[in-house]
Amino acid sequence: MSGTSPDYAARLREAGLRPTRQRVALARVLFGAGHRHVTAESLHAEVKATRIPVALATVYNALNQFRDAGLLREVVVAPGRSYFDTNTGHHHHFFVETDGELHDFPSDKVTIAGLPTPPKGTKLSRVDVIVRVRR
Amino acid sequence: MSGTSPDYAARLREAGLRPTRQRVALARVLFGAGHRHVTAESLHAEVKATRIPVALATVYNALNQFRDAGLLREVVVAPGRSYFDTNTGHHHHFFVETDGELHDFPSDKVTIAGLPTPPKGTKLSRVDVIVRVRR
DNA sequence: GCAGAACTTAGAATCATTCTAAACTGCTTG
DNA sequence: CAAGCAGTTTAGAATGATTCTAAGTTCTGC
Repeated sequence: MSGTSPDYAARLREAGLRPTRQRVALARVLFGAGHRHVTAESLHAEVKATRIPVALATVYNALNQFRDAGLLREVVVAPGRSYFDTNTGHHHHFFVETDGELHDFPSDKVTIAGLPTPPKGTKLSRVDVIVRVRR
Repeated sequence: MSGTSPDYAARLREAGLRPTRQRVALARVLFGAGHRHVTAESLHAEVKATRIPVALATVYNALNQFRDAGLLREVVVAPGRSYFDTNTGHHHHFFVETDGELHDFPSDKVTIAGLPTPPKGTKLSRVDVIVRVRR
C-alpha cells in the first residue's frame, strides 16, 4: 500500500481548525480527489459510507468552518440550494437549471470589463458569474 | 384627485393572470414606484399596510407567478434569501454581504468576453453577475 | 494522565417556502 | 343578474434546509 497520502490533519491545523476524527474524514472526502461540488446532505452520505460516524449537524458546522477558513467556497445558485466548492481559485460556474448540476469553468479566458466602482464605504469581496443554462 | 394611474388589472391580464384584489394590490406596490427589490416577507408587510388583507402564502404564490410571467426576476444571493427584482431588463447586481442589501447596476458598460460555450444539449438561459462587497 | 477548552451529537427549534383542503370570487353564459 | 365553476385565497399544517441546545466526548498542553 501507500503512496504519498496528504496530511489532512496538518492542513486543518494550518487553517486554525482542530483536526478531529470527523473533520479529517470530511477533509479526506472533500480534498482527496480533484475539485468537487457538494451539499451538506451529499457530503454527509459520502462520509457515512466510509464508516466514520458523523452527525449531519457536524457536516454543516464543518462546511461553514472550512468556508470561513478559506478551504471552501460557497456557491448559491437557487433558493434553498447551496453548494460548497473545493475549488477556491478564480473560476466561474455553469448551472444547469433543469437538473441542478453545477460545473466550474476557468476564468482565464473570461474578461469582465466596465464594472462600476463599489458603493462608497464598501470594498470588493468577489465577483460571481453564473451562466445559467437549461436542457 | 387623479392623474394617470396605471391599469394594473390590464397589466395582469396581459400576463395571463386574473386580476384579483390581492394581485392588483401586490402589483400596485411592486410596480407603482421605480424599480424595487423585495422579499416575500417585506412585500407582505407593505401590502398589509395598505389595508388589503393578503396571506403570506398568497404573496409567495403571486411572486412565483409574476416571475414565471416575466414581470419579475428572481435573484438568489445568499442561502435562504431570495429577492425579487422588478427590473427585468439587462442589468447586474451589487450585493452588500454585511447587511444584505442588493443594488442594481446597468449592464450597458459591462462586457463579458470569453465565456465558454454551454455544455452540449443545453441552451443559455441567462448570465448573472453578482458583485459582492462588504463594509 | 488530567483538566479544561474545543468539538460532536441527537433532537428540538427555526426559517423560508410550499402544500392542503375548504371557503371565496371573478368571469362567462343564459 | 343568477348560477356555476374554474381559478384564487386562506389558515394552518407540512416540508426541507439549516441552526441551536444541552449534554456527553475528545483533543491538547502541561
